[in-house]
Amino acid sequence: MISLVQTKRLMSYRMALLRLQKMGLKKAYSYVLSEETGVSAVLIRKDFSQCGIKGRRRGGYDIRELLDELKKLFGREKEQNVILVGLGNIGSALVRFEGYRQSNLKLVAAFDIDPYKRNRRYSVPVYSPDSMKDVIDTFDVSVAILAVPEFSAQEVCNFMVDNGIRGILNFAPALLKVPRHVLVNNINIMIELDRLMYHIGVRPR
Amino acid sequence: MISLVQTKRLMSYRMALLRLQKMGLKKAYSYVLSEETGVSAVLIRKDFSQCGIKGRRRGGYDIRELLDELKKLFGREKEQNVILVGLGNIGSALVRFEGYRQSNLKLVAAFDIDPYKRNRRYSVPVYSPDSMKDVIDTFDVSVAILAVPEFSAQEVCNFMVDNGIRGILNFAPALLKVPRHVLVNNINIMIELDRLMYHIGVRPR
DNA sequence: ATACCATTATAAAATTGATTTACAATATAA
DNA sequence: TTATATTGTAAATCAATTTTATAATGGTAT
Repeated sequence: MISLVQTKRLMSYRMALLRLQKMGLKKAYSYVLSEETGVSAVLIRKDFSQCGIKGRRRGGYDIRELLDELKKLFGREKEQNVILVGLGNIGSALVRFEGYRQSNLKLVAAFDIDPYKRNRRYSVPVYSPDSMKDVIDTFDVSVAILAVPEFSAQEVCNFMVDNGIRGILNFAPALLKVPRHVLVNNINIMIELDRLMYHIGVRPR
Repeated sequence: MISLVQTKRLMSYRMALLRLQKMGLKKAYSYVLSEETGVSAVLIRKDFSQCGIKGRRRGGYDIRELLDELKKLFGREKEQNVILVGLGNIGSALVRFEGYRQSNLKLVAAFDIDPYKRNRRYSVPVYSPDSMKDVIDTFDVSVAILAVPEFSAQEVCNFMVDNGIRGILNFAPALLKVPRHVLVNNINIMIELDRLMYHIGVRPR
């Protein structure tokens, strides 16, 4: 079983590998990946080993092979559908975002209570929250991006969970309460800035 | 000395306290905060204790007092200036974002190589990267938000670091290499979605 | 007042997960 | 064939979290 921390590391190995590959390299040694990612070489090998990924003693890891294995682990067979709730600042950036395809994800719909927002033309249809259940059922959606204001975050969250959402990428500045089977991943920009400021402020110059 | 994990927890306590306060409560018991944040009550008390924050035996913690202490810890005396580089999708959402003030931060300038972007009207001036040094010096900026495409991320990063930036909130899908004294905080939306999908997919329904 | 008890404060122990150290195995290059 | 760089893995160490335990204290009920 792979932990949350491990998936984070594995994804960063993947980024590094893609970069090395783009630079024309065919194979990667654990110590090179270590330099690229800041993770110790042993831990990298351990992570790979634990995922059943083999290298060659003295030969390093074959980049294409590695990327294939990581794809097997994290790639999805079928394209998975995702929805977005809230078309404010962040929400409208995310609805215009083009990168979902690359991860075999598809943003199939966005939702907002404001009818004016629903009139604007995006590459994705924008509905009233009333149709959320329909969309979730039709497109078999299990993950949602939440980008509504704080005051409505919990309410919208409950609604989504009731309608079958099991994973939430939460941009709302709110601590969501969810049942055990639902996973929330919080991205709070101000908190990240605050922490950054704190930690550099504290460090000696 | 407070670790990166601890600042994360402390900030989440803060969010919970603000919510409790908004609900009209005056005092908070560690077990209540535990329910709100998912962190164990002992760890919460330990965190507070380590930061010199006192509660009252049998009386719990005074919410206003706590928030004041947290403000002392993380709040900044003077408003700190921040810059934003890259006015793509995410960048233009962040330049319109209104929440900086609340953390005593001020977005003083944005930068983009595209002159067309510089003509658009935002509440913040948009410059060519050529003026970055000037701005950083004039406004004594030490933290930047990076929201440029992957291919230019490292280059822009180096430039910022050379001009005195010590903290980077990085939205570019790139692993940045920085000198020891620079702190990078990565926010990669696709990676977060991928992890979310992976972890809910793996769980038994 | 007094006794009771909920809560903080703190230490110690146990657990978990991450990191480092150490070294054997082995494929590659010379 | 030999030397060596690298993986693979076990063991040791370290750090963070959780659990357990217990003392201190102040609020509440009587």
